[in-house]
Amino acid sequence: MTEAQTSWQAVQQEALRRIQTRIWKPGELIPNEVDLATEFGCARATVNRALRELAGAGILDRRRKAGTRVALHPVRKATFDIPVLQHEVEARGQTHGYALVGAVTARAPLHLRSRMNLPDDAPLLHVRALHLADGNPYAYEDRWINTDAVPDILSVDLARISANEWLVQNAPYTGGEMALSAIPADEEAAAILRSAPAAPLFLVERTTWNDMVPITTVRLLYPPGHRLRTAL
Amino acid sequence: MTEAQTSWQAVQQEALRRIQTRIWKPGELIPNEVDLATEFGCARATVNRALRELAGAGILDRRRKAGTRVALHPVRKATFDIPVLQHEVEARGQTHGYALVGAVTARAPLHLRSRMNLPDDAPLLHVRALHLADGNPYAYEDRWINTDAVPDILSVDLARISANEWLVQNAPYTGGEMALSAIPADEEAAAILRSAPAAPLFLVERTTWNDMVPITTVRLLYPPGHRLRTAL
DNA sequence: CAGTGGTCTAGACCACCAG
DNA sequence: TGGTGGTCTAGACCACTGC
Repeated sequence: MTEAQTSWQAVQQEALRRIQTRIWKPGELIPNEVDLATEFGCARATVNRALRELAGAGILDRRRKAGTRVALHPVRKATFDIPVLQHEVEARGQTHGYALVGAVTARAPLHLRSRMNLPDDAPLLHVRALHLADGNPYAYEDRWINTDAVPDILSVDLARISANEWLVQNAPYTGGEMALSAIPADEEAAAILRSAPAAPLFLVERTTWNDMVPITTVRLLYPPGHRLRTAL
Repeated sequence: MTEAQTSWQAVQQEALRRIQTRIWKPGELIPNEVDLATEFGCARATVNRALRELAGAGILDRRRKAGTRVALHPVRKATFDIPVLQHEVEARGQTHGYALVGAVTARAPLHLRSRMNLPDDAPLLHVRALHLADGNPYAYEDRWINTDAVPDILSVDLARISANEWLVQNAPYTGGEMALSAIPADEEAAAILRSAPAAPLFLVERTTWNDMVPITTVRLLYPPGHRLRTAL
């Protein structure tokens, strides 16, 4: 037996090859798991794992009884990491700097109450801070934190540790939403980020919940030129 | 036996609960698979599948012999779908429109040759098109296609089918990269997208390869107000 | 109803690597 | 070098769903 036992990666790669070379065409039914297991000389579970992952990636469309088809519209997905800003900067080989602009408790503005689904009188902590890379503005963080959900944040020295970093390590969340867009710099942002007024800023908005309890919502503003990259 | 057999989802959920409630703290070693299997009354494979997925999601850190730890810096990931523009528009409940602006063969500009790693004389098809949603500009597609890689594109009536759609269905790729940013509208883009000059546009750049052979690189420009959303 | 994928099990062997 | 996760197997039962 010079042959190693067939691995699920091998099955997956072969399946991908057949899809890419159009041996298995889009929309077409492929053999069932039992047949493939026979063909590859492995257990059905091995085939199952290989194909399950492809289905998860949107390459295949699997349904009981109906069988497995090559996806007609391979919904490709792009994945972006959401690192702590400090690590994001350091990963670029730059030195991270941080300056607290302000941290005050305040009642939530209306648009936040609706976005975060908060009662009228919910106490929020409003934190604004500037992150630097090699001394240059890297991102402006404008964040609202539900202090009912994470009361410990009130005893944190936000001049030393960014809310971003503290929350990541101390406030787990079960769900959230994120939106990316481009907006013109307003006066405040332009001044802080040292960009031209109305310059195009890259905006990341993120809101997170823990078990339906809103934790925080943040607007991260990046100066012109910032690019968010990923591999496909 | 009123008890159903333990599912991997149940194990995963319980593991998540222990992480979120800090029963298992960041950086801490959790019990090994055999012990957990015993505790949950299931097979080790079931525990393995539950934890393997959490490790893939960056929640856990697993190493042979060293055991499994709760990740210190849970690298959260955001995934965005990359649908065909037509479907993206229709998913918003709007009618998709399409207008070809131009399709010409041309030699690649220098910055493209380096980005796509092409020889000097590579023939490229340069396609520009406007996508509409309910008659309003939705996205401006500025694309270069390597006709050596997908010669069939030359016989496609790009006035009827967008390059975007045709490529998705006819040009599989094995890899690529993507970058998101905000840029000011230049004159051409402002005119086509009917936006103010220098207005902040949302830019999606995407380049794909098939087995190291560059397929296409595209710049998608979205008018002000466009938001790319996802759930976390 | 019957065929297909989804999952669980018990056992086994292996690859890796911290101690 | 022993403990841990990674994987494969053969078999089984189940859930879903097209026919």
